[in-house]
Amino acid sequence: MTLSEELRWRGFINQTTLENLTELDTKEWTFYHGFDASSDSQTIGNLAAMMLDLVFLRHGHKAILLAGGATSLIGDPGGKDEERPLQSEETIRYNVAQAEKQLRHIMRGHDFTMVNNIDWYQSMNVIAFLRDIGKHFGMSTLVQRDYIQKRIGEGGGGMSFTEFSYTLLQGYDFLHLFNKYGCTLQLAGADQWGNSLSGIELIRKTHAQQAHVITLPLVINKATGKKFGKSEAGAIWLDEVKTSVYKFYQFWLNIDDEGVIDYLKIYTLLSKADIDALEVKTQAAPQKRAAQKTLAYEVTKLVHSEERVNNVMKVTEVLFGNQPVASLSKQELTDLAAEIPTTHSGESVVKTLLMAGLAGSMSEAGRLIKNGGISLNGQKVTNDEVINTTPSLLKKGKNSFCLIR
RNA sequence: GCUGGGGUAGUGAAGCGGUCAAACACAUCUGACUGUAAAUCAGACGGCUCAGCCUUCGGGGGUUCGAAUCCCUCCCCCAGCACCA
Repeated sequence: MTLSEELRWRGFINQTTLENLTELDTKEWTFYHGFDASSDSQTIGNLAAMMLDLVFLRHGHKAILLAGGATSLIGDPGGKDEERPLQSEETIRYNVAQAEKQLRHIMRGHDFTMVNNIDWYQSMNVIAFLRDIGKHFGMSTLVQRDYIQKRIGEGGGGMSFTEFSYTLLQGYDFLHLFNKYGCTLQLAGADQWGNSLSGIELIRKTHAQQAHVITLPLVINKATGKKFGKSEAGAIWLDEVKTSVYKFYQFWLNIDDEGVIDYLKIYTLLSKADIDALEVKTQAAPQKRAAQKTLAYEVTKLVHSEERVNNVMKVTEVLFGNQPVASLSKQELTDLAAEIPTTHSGESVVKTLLMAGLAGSMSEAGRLIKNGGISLNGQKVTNDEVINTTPSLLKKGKNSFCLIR
């Protein structure tokens, strides 16, 4: 499959300045893709963007990945209703390091260039910025941009000059990379379309050359119609400290049938033949969840590691399958303890629920028992007994657990 | 600064002197049905030493046998006006 065909099939194209996508198939491109570092970890929303880069890399194109140290210090006004508070340099430096670490991990096995735009902004003075960059931007076109209109128009939240200038910085990033690396293509999220155009315009005005952009669509959860990757508990992070490997795996395993094939296309590098086969299987026997299992395995392997997925899968067997906790080895118990809350024996069920955070108060714990929502090693708990056997598995509902060892 | 309207449990929102731990909706949790799904139905949803008691209705003070409900005061939000520009 050619790159252009693959991009279309995987659903990676939202908007592009390329007249014909097949231009991607006939020559080698150097592209850049910027990642926001306003948070200390990337999310699975950003992961979709990384997958797009991986597809390009696999087709032999050259990647420049940019962790936006400078741009994150300014703050992207796009899609925000209000001015955001500035973050300290120290925080951003840490976030950039995190972003770079995660990008390197996801792209492991591929060659690419990692850059940080603070490197070229740090030494730039304000006069140079205004004269060399600012001069190329007309106020009337800037002011017409939707996100700016929304903010400075009637009922808008207002906007500082700082955020207003953001698009110039991003525009210059592209120009800089064009000059230094011959980069002529930007890949970006759908919300970055306007900013990317700034770069293209800047390159055209300064070098009379045509650069291009491809934006990927925002991944939408078809079942809820909302942005994908936000669970009730918040975003799904790539950092295992923020979203444990177990929770991460579970998130993918619980994807609804409607969306699972789309997500396989975006979040795994499986071939069309493999994904088509899974689609058939899922339609024939949805309760087996073959597609979900593959998705969960592949994504967790990519973002964490093969060893960690296998681990988590074994844990899953104990929690949801029929394997008793007692059947686990010492090492496996330690792994399990890392994924779910763990307490010691000799306490009552109510107290244990409280310690494990499965109930917020004793009243709630008591209620759960009365409702039949608690089971110990597969047996429904009917009154508040003391737990003495170790290891034991205390279960609240179907999805919450506590290990007693 | 003035005038008017507000601040009630996770959210929205009733209540306007006792029957208020506070209607209702949503969110959440549990159970049933299932596929660790969705939908649907049922229950729960401040705390505790749990047929009882304790702490809550922006903060503090007061009136009253009794206050989320009345009065005083302070803080905060919204709308309009004024001041400023």
